[in-house]
Amino acid sequence: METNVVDLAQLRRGCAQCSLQQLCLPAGIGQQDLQQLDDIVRRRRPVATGERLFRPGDALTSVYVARDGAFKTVSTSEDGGEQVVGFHLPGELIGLDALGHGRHRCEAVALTTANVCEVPFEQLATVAAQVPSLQQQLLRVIGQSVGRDQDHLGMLVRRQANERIALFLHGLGERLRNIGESGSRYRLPMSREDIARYLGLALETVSRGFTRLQEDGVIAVTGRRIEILQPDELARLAHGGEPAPPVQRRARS
Amino acid sequence: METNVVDLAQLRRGCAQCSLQQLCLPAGIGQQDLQQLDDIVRRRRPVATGERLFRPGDALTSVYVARDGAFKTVSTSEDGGEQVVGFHLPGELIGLDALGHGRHRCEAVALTTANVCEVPFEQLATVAAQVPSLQQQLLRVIGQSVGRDQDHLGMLVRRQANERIALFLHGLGERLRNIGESGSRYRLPMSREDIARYLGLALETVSRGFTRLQEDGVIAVTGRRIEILQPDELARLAHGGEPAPPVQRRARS
DNA sequence: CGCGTCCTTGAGCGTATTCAATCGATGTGG
DNA sequence: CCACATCGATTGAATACGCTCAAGGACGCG
Repeated sequence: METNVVDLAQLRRGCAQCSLQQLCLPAGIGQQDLQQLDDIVRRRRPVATGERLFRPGDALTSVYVARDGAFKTVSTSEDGGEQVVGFHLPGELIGLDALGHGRHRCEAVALTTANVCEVPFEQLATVAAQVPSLQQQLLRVIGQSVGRDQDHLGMLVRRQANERIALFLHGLGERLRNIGESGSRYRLPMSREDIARYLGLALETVSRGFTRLQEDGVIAVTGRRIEILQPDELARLAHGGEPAPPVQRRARS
Repeated sequence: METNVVDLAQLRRGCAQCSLQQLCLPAGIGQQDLQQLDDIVRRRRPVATGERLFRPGDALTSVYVARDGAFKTVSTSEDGGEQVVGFHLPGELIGLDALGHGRHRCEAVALTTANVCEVPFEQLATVAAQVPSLQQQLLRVIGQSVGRDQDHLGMLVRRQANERIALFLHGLGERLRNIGESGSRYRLPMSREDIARYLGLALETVSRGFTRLQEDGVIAVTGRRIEILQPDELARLAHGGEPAPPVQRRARS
């Protein structure tokens, strides 16, 4: 547990001191130019679980990046169904859904207490126009976000439940590893229901999938604690491999 | 049928004369600045059905916009499954999938013979940095593309087959209407299989869905010709409404 | 300790898939 | 000009997968 004092010290640190520097907007930007970006970034005190950064219909004022913690973006369709559009780990831009019409389509909800950097969008665009390397990096970060959306799409289409779940756990591990955390032993920031709404499944199906993976010795689950015991087997399942039957396996050609 | 002579004349026309001007990158850009954009746009002779603009792994050199015709972007997963990531109508940017890593993840295939504008990406970024309104518009267009991807996602998650199909036909009509074509009477540029891979269904299910909609008097289908007979009913079905009972249909105003 | 929330497990059902055959349009060659 | 091949679309029948409904269990918080 960190004390509040330490957190406040963290708050004062700029991009130059941030451990996510190379994964976030500042990546590949020189010292000089970085200062310009740093000047417009607002660092806010921690947001609590369940707090929202924005709601559907809100005007696009800022984009956000978590320094730690996790967020989900949720889109509510007119018939009341909630769809989890994405999960956002530290370093991943939040709020791009409003780029199209200038208003947010989703709401962004904190899954844990989290520290976020707020980047006023107008100013970001202005600075990006002046700093070519920032413009480039902004486009790259947007592109990565598009890439994650496509990965998400790939999870949903014509894949069966267990495959989606394996893909999800595998992909989450990858992303965690990217930001320097363990990809094989982590705590899920989201509920089973969130996962279900992200994967397009019933929450019971997600639960059963976890149980099945555990029975097969691929992972160990206790509540939200995940340990990946057989990473290669998980990867195999994620890419359409047959689940290994308990005793004998039947051939499918 | 247009003659080649007419087509060549069309090719020479710049953005200022293009009917898509207000829907495409030039939207909201002044005469002066438009010329700068126009100078870097390459207009190519028509591409034939089945031709590719780029393939997975290709470096990002240009982004593309169709002036007419239609494209699909397809992502092939390692297990060989093909997923249709998106359909692209005139005025919609193609090639943004490479923004993240600088290499394309998908291939872009022409569904019809089509005329495309090619915009070298480096130069586009350079001009965008000089022309604020273009930078703004570029971000907006990217955002709209993200928005379409989210709509796509919304079609796939927790919606049943008939709902997805209604949503698809409805949405396609909207997009066609946007570019000045009829949204209630059109020819599908893509096969049933493409639609199936886009909607995450088996192609037989798509076929059955069309048949069902026709039986219910909502649409008329002959091959790829679609006529929407009851637009409001289609919209109702698209948003989770119950299919109408077999015998009588109720009027909805 | 008790309550609420989150997660797990079970049973039956419904929807979409798979496998397979047919049909229709289009195009090619005899 | 028509037989034949080919491709796309439609239709049918049986299966399987995931959903719904329902109950029970575990964990965390006051």
